Amino acid sequence: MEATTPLRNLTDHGVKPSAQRLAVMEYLMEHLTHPSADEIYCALHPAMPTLSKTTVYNTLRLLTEKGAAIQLTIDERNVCFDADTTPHAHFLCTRCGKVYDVPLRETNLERQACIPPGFRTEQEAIYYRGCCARCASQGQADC
Amino acid sequence: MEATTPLRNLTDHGVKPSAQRLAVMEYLMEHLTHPSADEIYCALHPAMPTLSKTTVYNTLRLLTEKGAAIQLTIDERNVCFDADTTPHAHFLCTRCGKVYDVPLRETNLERQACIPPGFRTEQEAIYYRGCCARCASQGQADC
DNA sequence: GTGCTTGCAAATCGTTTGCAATAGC
DNA sequence: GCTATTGCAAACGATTTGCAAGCAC
Repeated sequence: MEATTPLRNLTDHGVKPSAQRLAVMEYLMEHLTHPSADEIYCALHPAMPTLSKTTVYNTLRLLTEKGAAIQLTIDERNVCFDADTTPHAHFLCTRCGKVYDVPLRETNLERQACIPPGFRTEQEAIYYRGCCARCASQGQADC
Repeated sequence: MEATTPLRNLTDHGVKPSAQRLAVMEYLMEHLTHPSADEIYCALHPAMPTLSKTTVYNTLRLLTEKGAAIQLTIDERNVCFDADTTPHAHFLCTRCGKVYDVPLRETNLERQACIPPGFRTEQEAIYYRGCCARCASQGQADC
């Protein structure tokens, strides 16, 4: 299901490839850690010194619009991105800030809620917040 | 279930009342439209000219921490707030920007996903995005 | 060469912070 | 009087915008 390349992932979603777009997509596909635009920029910039943050933002918006990535608003501080567009939930650890993928029992999210007639759903998301296993085991006071 | 007063809603959640806190809580309880901090400030400021935006932010953070309100990160532009803390989902219309409440079929959200062992969930949210009935019926090109 | 893409710098805007003034017990 | 709360102004930081230069077909 994930046996595709950055290039194919772009073209299959109708995104014209460029060196910058390939780099962003490749980073997203290799780092399923839900990076923010800034993280992606900082990671790619050393190897691609002419890359600008604007281009990273432009590319991420384009990928989201074309369905090649999804944008997560789970962290109120900044939007982050995920190249895995299959249905799954996300868990934000409020101690370490990491976002974890969580499998769903039922992949038809719309069935969870009573969406009123006439409403057309285009995206859906399930977000959890709490303390992850690693942070909990390190037994902080507040954990 | 909603037959309480702003004052009681504060004290029941361990929040010491003040004129400003009461005003914010009252606004939230009377306007279940998921306002942002700025909307609340702009709405209250005319009648309470000394109210500062800082206090609105402080109060909203306090209410959220104490469980007297929930904060929604459905709109990536700004956080918004809801005094209805009972389990329900939210639908953001991407045309008009309105956030709608959506009842859930199953109120135990945690059962929807396979949270790994050791993870402790503190908050959960289901967000939908799309086009609401009103915007859809106004038949815009992109709708 | 026409149109899309990139990148820099500046602007924008939601939110937070530092700190002094104020209010409530 | 002591502590918590408020409010102003400034800082901050993520994201967007304007626009000129570059690239591709």
